[in-house]
Amino acid sequence: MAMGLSCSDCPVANQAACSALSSDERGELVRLGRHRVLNAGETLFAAGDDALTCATLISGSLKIASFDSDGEERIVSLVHPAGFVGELFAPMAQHHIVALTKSELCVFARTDYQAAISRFPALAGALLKRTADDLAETRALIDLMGRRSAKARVAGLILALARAASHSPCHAAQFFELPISRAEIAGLLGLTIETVSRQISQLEKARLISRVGRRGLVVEQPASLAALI
Amino acid sequence: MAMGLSCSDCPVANQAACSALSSDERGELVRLGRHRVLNAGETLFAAGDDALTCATLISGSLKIASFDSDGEERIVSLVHPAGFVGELFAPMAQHHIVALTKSELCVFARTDYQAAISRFPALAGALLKRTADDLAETRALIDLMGRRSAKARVAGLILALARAASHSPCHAAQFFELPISRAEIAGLLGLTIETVSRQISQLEKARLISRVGRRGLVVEQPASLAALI
DNA sequence: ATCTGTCTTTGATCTCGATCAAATTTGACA
DNA sequence: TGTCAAATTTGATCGAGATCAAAGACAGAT
Repeated sequence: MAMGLSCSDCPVANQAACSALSSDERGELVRLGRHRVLNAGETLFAAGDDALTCATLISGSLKIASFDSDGEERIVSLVHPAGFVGELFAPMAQHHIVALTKSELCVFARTDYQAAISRFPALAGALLKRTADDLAETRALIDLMGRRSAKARVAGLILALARAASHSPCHAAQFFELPISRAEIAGLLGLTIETVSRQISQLEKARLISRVGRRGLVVEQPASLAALI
Repeated sequence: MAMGLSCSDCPVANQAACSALSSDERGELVRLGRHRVLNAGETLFAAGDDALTCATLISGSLKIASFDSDGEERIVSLVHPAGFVGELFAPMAQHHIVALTKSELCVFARTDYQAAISRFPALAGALLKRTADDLAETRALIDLMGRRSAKARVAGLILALARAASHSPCHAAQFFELPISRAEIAGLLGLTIETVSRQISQLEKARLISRVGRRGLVVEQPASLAALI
């Protein structure tokens, strides 16, 4: 047990890329990593930084984002536990990695992780699957952003977030907490805060959803919501 | 030399994922694949199809796209030679794969390719790099689509396509041919054909670009174009 | 060369979402 | 519970892009 890092009580030990390793191999890998906690709003690394580290998310959630010339935040992805962040191949980070909530990570030096990939073929395969899944999710976001109407985009995102919250890929959670603010929803969808707020209000007026506090949401009519997309 | 498939004269033998293999290993892989030619507009496979095959693009270009409920085509990615298409993990294809120009592919049964990945660690690593690159490119497209103004999106896409055409990542080609129609540009950017056309006309009027025929384009002022993004 | 169908450009109008502005709600902390 | 700053909602107006419509340009076939 090096540096206080242990896999035995890791909540994502069976889902993260490292779960493809034998316990011996994992033991070797864990000796290279270190545990790190980020508070909400803290940055793991910023766009333009040398790509020196990568990490597996253990708990909490992250956003992968950049800022365009006029200062608007553009979010390209949300990261959930067992997700992997960091550039293994590009020389520098393309995006900021910021914690949305208090988050635990398993951080590695990029060179160490690359070496581990070469040494442990199963790790390469697991990371390939994870990256392919990320790619599919990112393409789904493009599908969403390409929709012309603000209503379709917001409805689609609500369903996607509900699905993510329920941890079951098919059925949307009845009630769930939005992991992101209105500003972040706007940044994800290419809309303004005001438009997002209005669309949510209209969806509530139409009884497709209900609001519970600032972040809580109940999906009342998933089918009608899906029909808007 | 099985089924007329040979790597010795393959134009992407040094860039595709299979280039990471030794010639012996590649010999084994090539025996599993078959050569296929698609004419412009032909479909390799469609969204919803069982994910039974995958392929490396040898020459030509492909689009990865879907159609939303109102029949609009949404393009999530363009594929260039040495690119890889097909779902290795998901049970079914999420998108249509369509040839933009006459294209040559090296097609594999998904199960064969999966087996090859397990057998040849270097292939997993190479495919991981390729997938990570695809992910970065897809995120760049999200950055582009998130821009509010149509002018910024069109300018950004022109620069990206010019860069892709020149095969050098940094300098944009002076002259190049757009690989896609106005309708496809609109589908990529979430705009209408008319808006795309108007933006291109305005960029020409402002002397930032010139048009040569229907598809030809000269980037006259790359810096000014980049400043619009 | 001419025809023909498709792709592209251009024009006129209208709508949805951005912008500017202000009121209201929420939840953290005293 | 009361206070306060920040997040969210709501309102009014404006403009960029969608939509409807038609003209023009290009490539392939005859």
